[in-house]
Amino acid sequence: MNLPSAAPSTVPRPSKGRPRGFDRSEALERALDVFWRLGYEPATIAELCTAMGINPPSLYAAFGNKAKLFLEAVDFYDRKYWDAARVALEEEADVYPGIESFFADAAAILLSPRAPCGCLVVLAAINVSPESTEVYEAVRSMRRAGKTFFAQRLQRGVEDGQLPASTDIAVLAATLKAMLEGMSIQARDGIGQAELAGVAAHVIKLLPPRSTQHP
Amino acid sequence: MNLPSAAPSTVPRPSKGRPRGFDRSEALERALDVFWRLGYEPATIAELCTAMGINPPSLYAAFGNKAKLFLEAVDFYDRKYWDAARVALEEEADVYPGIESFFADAAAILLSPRAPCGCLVVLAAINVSPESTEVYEAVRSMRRAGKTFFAQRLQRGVEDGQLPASTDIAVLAATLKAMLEGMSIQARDGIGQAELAGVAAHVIKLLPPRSTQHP
DNA sequence: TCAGTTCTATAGTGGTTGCTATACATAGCG
DNA sequence: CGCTATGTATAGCAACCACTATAGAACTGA
Repeated sequence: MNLPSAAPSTVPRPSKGRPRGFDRSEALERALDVFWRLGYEPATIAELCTAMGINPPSLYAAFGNKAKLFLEAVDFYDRKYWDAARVALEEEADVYPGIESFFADAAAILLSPRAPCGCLVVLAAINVSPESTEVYEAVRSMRRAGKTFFAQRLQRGVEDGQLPASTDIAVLAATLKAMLEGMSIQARDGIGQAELAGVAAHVIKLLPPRSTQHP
Repeated sequence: MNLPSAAPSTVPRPSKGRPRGFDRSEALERALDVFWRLGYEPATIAELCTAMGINPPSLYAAFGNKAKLFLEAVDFYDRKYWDAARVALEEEADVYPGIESFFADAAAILLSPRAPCGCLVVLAAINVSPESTEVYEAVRSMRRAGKTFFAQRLQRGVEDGQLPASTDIAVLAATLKAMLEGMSIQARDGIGQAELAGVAAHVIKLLPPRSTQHP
């Protein structure tokens, strides 16, 4: 749980002046919970401060502003909840069981009992006012990165001779990403764990039949 | 384009006092555009009024409040953009081509050039503040109705001997709905028309192999 | 013409938002 | 102890929100 700080500072304690009276990482996780539950704009500074156990000036001194706090929380969420599943998909040599277990993992992550469910990247900043465009763009680029991640893994599957060379990688990656994002909405809308796992199990059918060619 | 009014009033003109100075249906469509573009909460009364060409008192006299205006706009959207696709799926006797062309229709609807894309029911009120709970519940129940619609059509497919009797209808309906909702997010994020059509074409693979039994 | 009724426009209401000015507290360093 | 630097707490800023009170305008029916 000893994660590297996102701040560009080198050491944890330059130490001069009054030291900070709260744990920055812990406060960030509390903020994450609020954003997860409410979304970016509905989460107010007052509610964030209450959950973080601090006052507005401390929040602004430590995180800059609401948008930066949110982006840092999203980044933290993405790494904490999704890194393991991504690594597993990278390390699994066969793309078929790789995708299969990635979506099984996703079903479990999306119904994590910590929050009211669904992926923060997908749900927290879908409909925001025009003055929060930068936040919207940021989460959208994270979603695009997810699609690219699928595409790269599928490409490797083709190169390894598992997927047929005729596979339309861009479309298939978009299909998988759409499925993952739709599962977020199902999770938010209160689907049961067994049912979501069943949905995830359907995903493997979207892949083309295994290639009979060798690489 | 002569749609029945959602209001419980019987005739178009009870006529007494000063007549309304704007077309109610036209104003509703203008409001729909704003909600579609911005979402429920980011859309302000001022912006809605500008688009509708009226002032706040007229808006409140004609539609009640912001929440009622939104729900009426969503209802209008759902009927205008989705009724035809639903009817086609009902009337197609074979569930396989029925689902296939429903999703092809959906891909076209979701990239309708009218708005910045995606389904209003899915995207406009995903992350709202706690005081808009009734609006969130309303769109969520519309989403659930969409899932139920899929389930009923699949059930008929089983009864007609097209789908195998072993089909898990609840899970398959949830899978199709997740796909449809994920396509909304892809549309919002700027996917191309051909690519989204390709995604839609993948959906048919989610159905089990056609049953060989007769009804 | 003159009520009676309904819609419209101006101008605001109280409440909430993200954010901060000011004053004070707590640290290292001489 | 000062002196400087940084964090914290209170209180409040201007801007914006959904919504409405008031007054006047436009119609019907007599």
